[in-house]
Amino acid sequence: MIDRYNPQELDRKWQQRWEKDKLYQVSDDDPRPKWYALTMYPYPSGDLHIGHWYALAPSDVHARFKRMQGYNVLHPMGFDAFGLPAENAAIQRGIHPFTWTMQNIENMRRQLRNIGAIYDWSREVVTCLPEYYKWTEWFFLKLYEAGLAYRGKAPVNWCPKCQTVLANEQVLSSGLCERCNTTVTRRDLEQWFFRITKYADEMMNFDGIDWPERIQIMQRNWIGRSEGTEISFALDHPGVPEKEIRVFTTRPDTTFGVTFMVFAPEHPLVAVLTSPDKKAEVDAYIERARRLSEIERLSTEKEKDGVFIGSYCTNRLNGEKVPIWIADYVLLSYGTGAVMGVPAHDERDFLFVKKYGIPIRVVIAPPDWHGEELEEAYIEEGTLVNSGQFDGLPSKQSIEAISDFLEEKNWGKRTVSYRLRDWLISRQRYWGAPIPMVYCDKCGIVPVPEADLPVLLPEDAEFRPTGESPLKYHEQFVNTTCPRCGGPGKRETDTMDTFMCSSWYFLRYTSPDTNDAPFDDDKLKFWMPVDLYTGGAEHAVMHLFYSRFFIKALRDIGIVDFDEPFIRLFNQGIIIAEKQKMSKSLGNVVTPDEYVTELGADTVRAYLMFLAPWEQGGEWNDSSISGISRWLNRIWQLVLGGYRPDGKATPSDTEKAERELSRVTHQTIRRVTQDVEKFRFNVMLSALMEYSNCLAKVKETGSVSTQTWEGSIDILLRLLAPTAPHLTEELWERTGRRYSIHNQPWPQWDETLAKDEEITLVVQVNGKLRDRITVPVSITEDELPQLLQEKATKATAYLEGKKILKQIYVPGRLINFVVQ
RNA sequence: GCCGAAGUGGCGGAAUGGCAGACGCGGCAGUCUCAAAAACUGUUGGGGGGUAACCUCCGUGUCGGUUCGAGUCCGACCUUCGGCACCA
Repeated sequence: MIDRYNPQELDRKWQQRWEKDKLYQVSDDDPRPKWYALTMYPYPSGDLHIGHWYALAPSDVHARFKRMQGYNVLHPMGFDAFGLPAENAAIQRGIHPFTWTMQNIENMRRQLRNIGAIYDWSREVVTCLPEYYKWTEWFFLKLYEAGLAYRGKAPVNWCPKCQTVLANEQVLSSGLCERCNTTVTRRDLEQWFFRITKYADEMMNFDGIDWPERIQIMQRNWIGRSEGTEISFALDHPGVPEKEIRVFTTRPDTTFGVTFMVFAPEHPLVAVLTSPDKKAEVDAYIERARRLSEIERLSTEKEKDGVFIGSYCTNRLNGEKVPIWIADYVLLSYGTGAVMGVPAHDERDFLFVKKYGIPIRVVIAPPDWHGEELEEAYIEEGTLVNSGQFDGLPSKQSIEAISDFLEEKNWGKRTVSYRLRDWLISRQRYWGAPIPMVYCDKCGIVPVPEADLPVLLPEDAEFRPTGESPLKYHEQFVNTTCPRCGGPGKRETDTMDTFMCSSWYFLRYTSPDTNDAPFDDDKLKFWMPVDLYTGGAEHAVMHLFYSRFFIKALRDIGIVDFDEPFIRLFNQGIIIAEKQKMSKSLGNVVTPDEYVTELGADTVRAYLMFLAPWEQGGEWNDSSISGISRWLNRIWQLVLGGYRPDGKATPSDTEKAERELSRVTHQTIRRVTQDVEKFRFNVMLSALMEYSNCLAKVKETGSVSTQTWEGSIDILLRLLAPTAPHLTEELWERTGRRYSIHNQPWPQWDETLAKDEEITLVVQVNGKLRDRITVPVSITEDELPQLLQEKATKATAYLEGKKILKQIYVPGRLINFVVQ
């Protein structure tokens, strides 16, 4: 009697053995081709939940598969350790962010080991350690030197009661502060930006990288490139030096239809252009706009409102006076922060003027239009009217004609506008990499010299429930000497966005112990770029976008010599529980620990892969995991239960059975290989289940020789090894095979042996299934009528007395008769 | 609201424009057992008909279209999910 499959014991046994043997330690000089398999490193929130497993286990399966295919695989792990939750813990529970973070990391390392992945822990990266963030600061200096970092004003969420900056996450959907329920407003602060917009055009291009189409679309939309014309409207206002207002439009053909001008409420000219009688109303409107989020402001659902500020500008094309309004649907951050209002030909402008009775002037005539009032904005093409010398031109041509005219007169310029804004990296917080800059009254803004890096976070900062960044009140930190003149200076107290840390962590994995540089050049050249990057699609436009920018900037600075960080990208879906996303507040977080203890890591790994397509994600369901557990137990029995061939079988029976088994085996190798390559883990496991079911039948009948049986078991174990590394290692050992199964080559299939001999041909009449016949694969269309007469009696009954108009034959699949 | 996805049995899901429901869960029936659990075997989309082998109609969110043929392609709509620049 064989002993039971005991996963707890096996998990421990093999994890210890692999670690002792350094089985998965990665070497930099290995003749085999390299494969850099990266998975997004986790934030150390404290507990590894099933969602982490869902991101990590299937990636590990793919990495193990590449390893068996003969690649030198780098599959590293680390922690994205700076961020808001650590600081919240400090404020709420009085625990230092460093302590909180490192304790969490300690715990998560232990939990991560339970996965049984091939992580080489000697390469671990932790972004909050000085040996890491020193280089985050260094990269900031490099970007600064390259002219890619600059200071500018940007609004932050501000709670007037807490006197603190809030993350969007900390603002409730009602617009109130999550801590004290005060209405959050927006406040402008001087902050650091990276010139990501400089790379906007290059980042539209995804040639040479294999990324999901939907992520490419999202990034292109995020960049939002649009070609148009910047048009100057004349401004003549006493005491205002600006003599023009520029607006960006993609529809210069509608310029004669301008009946108002709209500024973003935050526009700097609003203060000086507002007439005294409008001031109170305008100020109130600005105050209200400051309380709205951008999403609310841009919602087409929201009623368009605004305020006339009492001033005018002039449309140079027709010399008309145009009233200037402010409205919150215009954003300062896009274009010039001002737009021309053309109600007749823009939906938003149309809704706006309906409310305020501003005139609507049609300048693009819809087909069959005879001067009647429009029911809604006409945004299509048409013929120009009311447009002076451009009347009668088709709108498409007039875009060019009017742009040419404006350029000749110097009243405008063709230009490209982007929705993309520069990357704001300043955070008014403690727990992040310090921005290595000093402010000196004499020398201005001075970078900290490289030799003085890292600028360390002071350990004794105070975390008060209110107030701004603890760094701001830490005198020893703030007060310093100017690196240039040696006089008194003040340190920058903002820290960097954590997306900065995650924009280069994958470079550090290639040589994590390098002290005198962020990485070793040779090792970087050896491993980069990342061959496969996996992680959640929620990073589509932020982390994944910033990392691309970062690499392009480093390339231009001369630090790296490639254009893109990640060659292939794959996004897994998310795991939900009880129909909802897992979250602490909902109390539906599934922890893997108990399942791992009871059923083993292999079962949890396999179940996560089996429950849904990886790309899609799905619901964790307690009752379904038993199916996987049972299956792995059956594999245990199948392999260890012994095999006895049927002594009474004739040689020809055996030969036939072996040919059949060989075909299934090679078909299975093909299916499993192709499925893993495409991350179709759920169907891969179906294929393996079918194969083990098939082997169970073979075992029952004893229809093949012992040698063939053993050959099949060999294949089964290898195909299952990446998914169930512990179980297969044990079975491999128990059946007398050489350690380790994880150093075995991946099986290859033979197309000839995988080929079916017979197929089922479907017979349809008028597209409806009427019969199926079994035919040899070699069948030709000429042989069909004969075969149909003999075998497809059901279908031929439907053809009785009917005239066949057409027949469609799809070799290997079906024949369809179109009758009558 | 804008951008991006997804909707198939009781459930998770499978299906290069060509047999809808592979594989698994659950259910039902059986074997084993004093009994139960576990395990194993069989069966299982819905309606109608037949003693039975089986026959037949319906069926992939809704409505329309393309096609010899649509879960798959196109259009409109409905619902759910991800992102929207300070959660990472």
